[in-house]
Amino acid sequence: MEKRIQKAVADFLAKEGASEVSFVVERPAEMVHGDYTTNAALAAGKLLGRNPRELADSLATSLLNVLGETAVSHVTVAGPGFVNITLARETVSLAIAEADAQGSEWGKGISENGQCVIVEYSNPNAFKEMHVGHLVGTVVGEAVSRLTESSGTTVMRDTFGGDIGPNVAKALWGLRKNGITEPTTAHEIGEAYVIGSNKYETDAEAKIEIDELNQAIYAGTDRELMELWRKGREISMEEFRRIWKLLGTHFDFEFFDSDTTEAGVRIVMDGLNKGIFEKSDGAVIYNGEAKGVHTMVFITSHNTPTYEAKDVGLAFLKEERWPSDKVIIVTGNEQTGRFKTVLAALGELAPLLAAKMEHLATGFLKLTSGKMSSREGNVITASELIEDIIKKASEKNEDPLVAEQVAVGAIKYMILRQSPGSDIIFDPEKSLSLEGDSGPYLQYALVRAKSVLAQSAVGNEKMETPGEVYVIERVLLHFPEVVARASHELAPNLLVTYLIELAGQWNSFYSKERIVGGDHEAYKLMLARAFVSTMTNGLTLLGIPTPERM
RNA sequence: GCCCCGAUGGUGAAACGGAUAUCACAUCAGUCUUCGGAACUGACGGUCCAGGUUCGAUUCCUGGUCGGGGCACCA
Repeated sequence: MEKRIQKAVADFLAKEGASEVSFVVERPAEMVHGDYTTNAALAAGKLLGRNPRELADSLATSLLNVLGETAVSHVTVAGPGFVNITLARETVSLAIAEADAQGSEWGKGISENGQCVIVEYSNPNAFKEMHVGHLVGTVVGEAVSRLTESSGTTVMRDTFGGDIGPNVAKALWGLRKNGITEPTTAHEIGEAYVIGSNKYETDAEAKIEIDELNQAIYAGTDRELMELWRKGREISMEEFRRIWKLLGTHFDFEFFDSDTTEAGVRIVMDGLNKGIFEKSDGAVIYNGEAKGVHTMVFITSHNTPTYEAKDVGLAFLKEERWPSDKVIIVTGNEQTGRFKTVLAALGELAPLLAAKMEHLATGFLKLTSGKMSSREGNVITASELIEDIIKKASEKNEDPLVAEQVAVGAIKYMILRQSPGSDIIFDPEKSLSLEGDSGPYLQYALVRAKSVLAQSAVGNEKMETPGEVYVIERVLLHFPEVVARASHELAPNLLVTYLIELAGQWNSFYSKERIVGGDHEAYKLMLARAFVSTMTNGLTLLGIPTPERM
């Protein structure tokens, strides 16, 4: 319907000689204004130098004629020249019937281009435990991947794990110090990292040993060391994979630092010869001053690559593995500056590769009580948090599977409800809300609707359409537009905002209207099915589980 | 010091230059619990400051205040 209105407005503007005017057809802020509104008359009035109200009047008449009175109940002009369109009962009913009929397809975009996109996120540091901050990138990355897929794009997910470098050396040093030759848990490794990290700061001798260890890992010739490294990495990664699975994420490609160092060094050295990089104090740096980005070291004076060089190598590696049209990289926003430098350098090395890369920065997860630092070891690990919330959800859910679904839903909702770049304040004392503005609220509305459907007698009596249009219907029909926009803007929060409104309207409808055994029962049941499809699809796009019961 | 990002009711968010700034939480007051109360209804309360552009600014521009992040051998 939105598209039909778009076209009708565009046709009208073309006739008026203002075809290049940009305008929007959108949902009005307030429902009393109608189902759709457009600012076309305002925009065109400015360009043509005509009175916007007059233009709006003739646009309104034109729209009513073109769309037809069976489709549109009325078109009005308001304010400085908005044209508001209210859909006819029949059009609304058709949309609801469509939502019901399409089921799990409802809301999906049409595959028009067959694009291929790689989304990179979660980027775990092997040898460290996953802390709550990692949760943000993981959850956002998964939601963005799913939204992108819904628009008909093929998505490959990749994650770039840190398995080499000073932090790894610290963990290995700590393991050796503790006399551990065969680590068995990720926690054990996390503790070793904390020990190594502290000693690195306070103990000069330890610092030298750790630096040497770092070199040795790059060299890879010490068999005993490399064996410990391999085992440690595997144990760490097993833990990450366990949490990813819990969160409904999987990766098509798992890349590691160690896969990219060789290519990274080679490409940067090549760039050095071309004058893209320069030598400074024995290190290879990218001088970004002229481009307005930070100057950064790509290869250290000890000939080891930094993260920046590895990122360059990774860009090539990804292209080699799975050529794509676009690469979305989700990281914390503290990396924004670093990313700009890498992108500037890559822009000179390989302009086509750089052009298709897009950085999506996520906010921090901040604790209300003090800062977290994995160095000091006072982090809340992701698995601890999840366990806590599961415990809380278990108070109302005996089924452990459901408790897990509710807990994951609560955590994901907390993260996804806000725009990706902004920080998330997290109060570990109050923990997570399971009611009101929360994931479980959405899940609960869905469960109740399913429960209603389960109780309805499956009759095929003829459907009578009620004369009045329920508010829930008018919210429901906008779902595909919201999905399209959230997908296009990589903004899962827009979908979250929509779903919380939808759930509220459903609960309101539910409390006011009798469904099973009420008047217009068949129609209301269809509406309930449409709601179930919409909520199920919406939650699935966000990666929030949809329990059957709770 | 330089660079980037942000500032919307007590709290967390929405508003792609448009209407009386939207939603939720919290608080207060109700519903009443006969299709599941993790619910519903109502009240309260807000755009950091000063200019500018515009018919119209939370949105764009300039300056300021406050907060967060980054800035050569960490990731």
